[in-house]
Amino acid sequence: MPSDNKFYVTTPIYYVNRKPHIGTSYTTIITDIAARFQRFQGREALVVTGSDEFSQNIADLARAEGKSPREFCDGFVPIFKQLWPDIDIQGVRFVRTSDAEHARLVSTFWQRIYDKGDVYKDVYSGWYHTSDNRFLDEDEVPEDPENHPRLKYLTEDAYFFRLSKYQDWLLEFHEVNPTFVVPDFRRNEMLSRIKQGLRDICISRTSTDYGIRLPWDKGHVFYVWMEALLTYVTGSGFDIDAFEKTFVDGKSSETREPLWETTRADLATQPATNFWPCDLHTMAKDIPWFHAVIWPAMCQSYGLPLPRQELIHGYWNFAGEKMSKSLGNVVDPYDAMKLVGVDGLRYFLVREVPLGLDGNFSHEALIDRYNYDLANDLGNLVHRTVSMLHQLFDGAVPELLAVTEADELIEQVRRETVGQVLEHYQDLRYSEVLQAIWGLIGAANKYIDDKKPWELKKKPERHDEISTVFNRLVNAIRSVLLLVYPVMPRAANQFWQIMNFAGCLEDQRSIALEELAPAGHKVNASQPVFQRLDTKKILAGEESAKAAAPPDQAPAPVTARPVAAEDGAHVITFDDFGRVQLRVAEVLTAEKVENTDKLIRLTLNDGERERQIVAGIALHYEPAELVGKRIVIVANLKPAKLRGILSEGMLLAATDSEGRMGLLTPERGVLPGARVS
RNA sequence: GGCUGGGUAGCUCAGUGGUUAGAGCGAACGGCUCAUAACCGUUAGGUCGAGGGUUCAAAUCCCUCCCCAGCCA
Repeated sequence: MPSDNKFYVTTPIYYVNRKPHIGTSYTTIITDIAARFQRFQGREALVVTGSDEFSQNIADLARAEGKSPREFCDGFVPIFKQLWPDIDIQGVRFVRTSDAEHARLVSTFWQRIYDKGDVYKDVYSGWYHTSDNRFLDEDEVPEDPENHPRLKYLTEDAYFFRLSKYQDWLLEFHEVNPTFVVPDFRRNEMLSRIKQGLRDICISRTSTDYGIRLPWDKGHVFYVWMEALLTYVTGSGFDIDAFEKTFVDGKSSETREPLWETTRADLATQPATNFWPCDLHTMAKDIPWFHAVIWPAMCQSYGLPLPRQELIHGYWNFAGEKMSKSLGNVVDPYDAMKLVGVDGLRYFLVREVPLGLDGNFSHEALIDRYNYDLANDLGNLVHRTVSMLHQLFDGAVPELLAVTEADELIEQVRRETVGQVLEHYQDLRYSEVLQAIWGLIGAANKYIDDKKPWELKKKPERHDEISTVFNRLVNAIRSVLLLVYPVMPRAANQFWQIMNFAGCLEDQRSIALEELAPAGHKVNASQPVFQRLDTKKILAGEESAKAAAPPDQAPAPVTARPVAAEDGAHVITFDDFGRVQLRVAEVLTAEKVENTDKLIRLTLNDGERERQIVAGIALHYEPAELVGKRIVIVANLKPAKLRGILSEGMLLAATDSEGRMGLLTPERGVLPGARVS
């Protein structure tokens, strides 16, 4: 619970080496819902997100494109920034770890920890993974690390943070703040790891000069996590210089003891624009260790007021399988929005998954949710109500006249739903928020069916009774819209306008849940907000789109993509795999096929004979650079003619979602003809 | 290997000692017609992972085993 009229929530900072996917959208949507709910509660809410740019991976990718890392990231940052308005994220601030302001804050922060004695210099040695940019733990080292292409044994001077010193403090912190990590099972995992004992952690690198330099030793740069976490402070409006001035004998005069009791209100020298300490960090389940253990210890060591809560959510799978670039089944949020719109996407993501668990994305589930819950239940409720209001009451909300038991009941359901929903919002149980709201929607639909208001035309004597029904209905809908707004701001506002309620939902506060629409209030004409979709047509369309052959009929490359996953056919047996003969072949000659953009004719030594393959890779490779390469081919593919040229097999290449392609080659020397298995 | 959580209707899950074990989706049937072929209702469907124990009473507590997942070594 925020201690004042502000609320501050963060997403993790994202890796900007590829386009944002559905998981990125999910995390960010959750933060937006939290922020909108808090604004509804009368608070000023800030969402901070950003980009994590100091990784070796980024430096490597940038170099490959002949750019500086900052320039490389400049290519992706706008794509992320554009996504936020497209998925209706409001009031968001974007921090880049490469921003100068961030580096200054990092220096100030760590300098104090260093001066305090919580950082010491030692020697770090171990197997270093050059593309993951990290040292492996002992158990991760393979049997023959010296033969691994990306492992190097490094011994380097490094600085360490005394994390072990904070073990007892962390246990106490989590005990006194039992909801710091939600859901519970993630908290328990963290606790059990802390109890197993904490080792000091290495915070610096000398193996790269890409990063933020340690202020006391410019020969070292910070290990990314050690500075990345501080973006939460950089983006918060916190004035660290002002805060530094409040330190007396190593402790700020503005903080309380214990430190976690410090609130924004205590920070007297902070500007009015400051949002630190953070109310909620959101993240996926891969990074709670850094957030729930290392981060609080860093704050405690420095003397920075501690964040209040962390929400750990799960991953999104696709049709039961892990989403990954190599499977080619990563869902692009824009594809989902093409089908069901931004509100449909937001609704689906939030409704489908209970707090903290993994979700399963499929187009069928997405469309079903949209049709059943949004179009049928909610959309149709508003539409039929408004339609009858016009037919029976000239579009004006009638008065409460004859109040029966059923009329009392629907009002009681409305009140109870309001209470439950507010509580679920507070507990971050957004799936339950929606279930509760849909309970009210269902009750309203049933109420209509029970009361049969259309009979009024034939039975004028029921006028008073049916007046009451519509008064109740309008107010039930009003509450539904107020409650559902944080999840579906755009659609809720559209309904709000149809109902002709004053202003827009952005300006409503929770007190509005107690105010009822007055009799005589005129509603506007109805129009469908959620158009029903034809599930069969859409899914069939997808299949045919998938089945459509690549335009050029190029035999290669093979792009890994999910095999149609209807009936378990995506699992193959070892024997199935054995039917494909994969073999290493050496490229003898290569030349472009005339009058084509993509095709290259290759002659290969496959270990037995010379064979000819035509491959559609000319956009990615120059013929000259192919000669001498050892590549992988499918040796028993039925030969085919392309542009009149015989192609005896195909070569293997991988293509990622950004369209980059790489040929598969054996990672150490093997002779042409070698079988791949 | 250690720790934690879970195995409940065709699917996704809720249900921690007490009447005939629930919801949504899916299926069958029926009702209604205001409405976006929407809405409402009824029915079918479960040896609540297996076995044993405690209890007047167990999906729920205890023990053993099998399987799955998460975190860690």
